[in-house]
Amino acid sequence: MFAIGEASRQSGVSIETIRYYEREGIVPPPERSANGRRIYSAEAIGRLKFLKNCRNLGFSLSDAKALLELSVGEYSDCDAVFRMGDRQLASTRKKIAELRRLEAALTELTANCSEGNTDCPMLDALRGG
Amino acid sequence: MFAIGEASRQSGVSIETIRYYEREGIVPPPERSANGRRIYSAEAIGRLKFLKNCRNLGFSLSDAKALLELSVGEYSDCDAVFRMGDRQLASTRKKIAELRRLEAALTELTANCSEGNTDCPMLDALRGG
DNA sequence: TATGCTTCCTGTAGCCACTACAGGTTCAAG
DNA sequence: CTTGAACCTGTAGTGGCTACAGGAAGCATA
Repeated sequence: MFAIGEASRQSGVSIETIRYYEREGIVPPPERSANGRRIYSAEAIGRLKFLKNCRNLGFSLSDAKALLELSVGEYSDCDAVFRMGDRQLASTRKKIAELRRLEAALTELTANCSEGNTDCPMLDALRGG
Repeated sequence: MFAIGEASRQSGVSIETIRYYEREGIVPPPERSANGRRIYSAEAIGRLKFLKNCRNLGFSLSDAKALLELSVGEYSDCDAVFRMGDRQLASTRKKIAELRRLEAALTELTANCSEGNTDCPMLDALRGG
């Protein structure tokens, strides 16, 4: 059994965030020691790691919570997990496409800049539309 | 001179957001009609359009404000504008790189899923680390 | 025993950039 | 005169933390 600081170190989730997850009902409230401090089991730390892994993959907290529940559930519903992963993948690809659009636009706009122009082509573009 | 609804339509910035920009000091407070309603000049609408264009390129509001000030300034400081565009480009590329990492990871994780597995490989991966 | 450092506690406010009301006034059309 | 649209102010909510303030308790050293 571990104090919150140790749970944080082991899971990679910050202390404040662990307490936040508890407040939000993402993880169950842990036991408390006689003096009122939180104590975490290895299993509880495993849940924090799981959430961290989900967040690292870009899943929202509510998706991460859902995945955690699927993970803890009786039988592993691989299909449901796949669907969530697939949706996450689609949304990631959508974001990439959008960012590439921005990248292209910014590349073009900055290209003609910075040549000691009297007139700034980028500002001109921003004024347009 | 135009009412806020018309300013919104012309600029593409929502009414609530226009008021928000005013509250935050991003744009100067417009004149008011006798009955207390906001009235916008073509120039003021131009500023809103400018901000919209900046936001569409991914600039933060404070960057957008800075660009607007550079745009309104006496002489056009093309160098400063270029530096901001370049920083925005760099941060956009960083985000793309990160999202591509997520895309690759999600692709791999979902690949072995959804085959009626007893054990879910994606959940296994999420439990690891 | 006294001290100082670290860890922990609760509770609240802030970040970004909006968005969504609630509850009211004013205006324009029929 | 009524109806509905457009406007007003002010406040609260979103996501996912992060950063305090202000205090209690434990641990190591002197």
